Amino acid sequence: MAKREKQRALWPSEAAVSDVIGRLIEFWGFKRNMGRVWTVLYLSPDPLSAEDLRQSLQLSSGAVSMTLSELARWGVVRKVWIQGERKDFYAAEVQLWRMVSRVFNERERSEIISAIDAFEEALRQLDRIRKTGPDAASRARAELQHERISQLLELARLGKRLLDALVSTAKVDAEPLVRFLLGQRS
Amino acid sequence: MAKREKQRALWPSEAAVSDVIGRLIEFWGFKRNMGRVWTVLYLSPDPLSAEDLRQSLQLSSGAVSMTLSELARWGVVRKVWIQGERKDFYAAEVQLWRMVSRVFNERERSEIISAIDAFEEALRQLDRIRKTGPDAASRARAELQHERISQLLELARLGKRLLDALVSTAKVDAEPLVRFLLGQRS
DNA sequence: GATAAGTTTCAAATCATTTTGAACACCACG
DNA sequence: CGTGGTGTTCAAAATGATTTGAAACTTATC
Repeated sequence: MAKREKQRALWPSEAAVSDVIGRLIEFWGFKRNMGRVWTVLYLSPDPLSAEDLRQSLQLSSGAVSMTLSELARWGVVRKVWIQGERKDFYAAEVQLWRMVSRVFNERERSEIISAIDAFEEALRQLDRIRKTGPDAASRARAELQHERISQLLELARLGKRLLDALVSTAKVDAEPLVRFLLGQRS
Repeated sequence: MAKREKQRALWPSEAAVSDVIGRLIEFWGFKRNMGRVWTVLYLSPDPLSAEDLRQSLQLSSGAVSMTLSELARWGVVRKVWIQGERKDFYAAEVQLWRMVSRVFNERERSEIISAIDAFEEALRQLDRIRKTGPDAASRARAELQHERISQLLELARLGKRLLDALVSTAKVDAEPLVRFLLGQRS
């Protein structure tokens, strides 16, 4: 059976979009290649093999493999079985909102939670100093810091709630609700 | 006149909080030291000199200078004049919400806008192919990509609106409104 | 079980970012 | 001016992240 024709070069628009998304995603804290690979898959009418991706994006096989498995871990790309092919094929998650909210959630949650914990711990310590500190100056300082860290804590909690809102929103099904929220002011 | 006593070591709670914020901010795309320096200033009862910061955080003078000017560019730290002192002193912006929304805005806006532009350009290109492409396969491919990129564009615009909402919210004064938005679902 | 296609792993190399520290610039004061 | 304290700059060094490529591994097929 004839090898399926593989797409060697990306269209200019594909290249441009993958690059932009690569940058966006990088700037957002992921690896650029994750964005580029995902985009190529997202724009492909059918699943692609690691080799296809290697060629389209000029990556080493190792890089492709690692990028794909990372993307899979984030649940934004999945393996697809194709009849009669030995290679693995990959397809992008196309439900953008669901994808974004899932990643957002995983990604921020642990950071935010550990920040919240640290703030709470610091507040406890300061509370002790505030009451039983060695001198008035220390106690005043503790007082002020307690106040300020409380603000940080409040902000962090706000962030966490925002996150939670995004996630539950995405579960339900999303966009409409977000639109509604934003609709008020744009 | 006696040199003012300078605080050499941070309290454990200060160190912990600056570290957490440093990590948060780094992970968020800034330099860790920006977070650490800002935090130390934020928790200080009065403005600190570059030298104070150098000592508290064990940085080189160059690093302190660069970090401070970067923070100043983001408008999250400001120079303060102190009577009879030759050094410059620095204080942190303490209005958290305002600060966050300003930075958010500056930071994301250009990225998002350039993404939106790129998507629009790609859509124009694909539209041509869709209509006058060399063969049916290309035209179908263009069709699909047009569709998908439209989704991306929509998402990007949603993001932009969200940003705009945050910013105008912050101008008015903030928290209450955000709370209201979130209140619905947390 | 031998072979070959495909995939993964990982140490080394490359590339990018951040930090250092010494040189320079500035400026207030004598 | 000249001096001393401070601030800034920037090339070089350190650190950190990413990528490579070749070897090891896995699996399907004969």
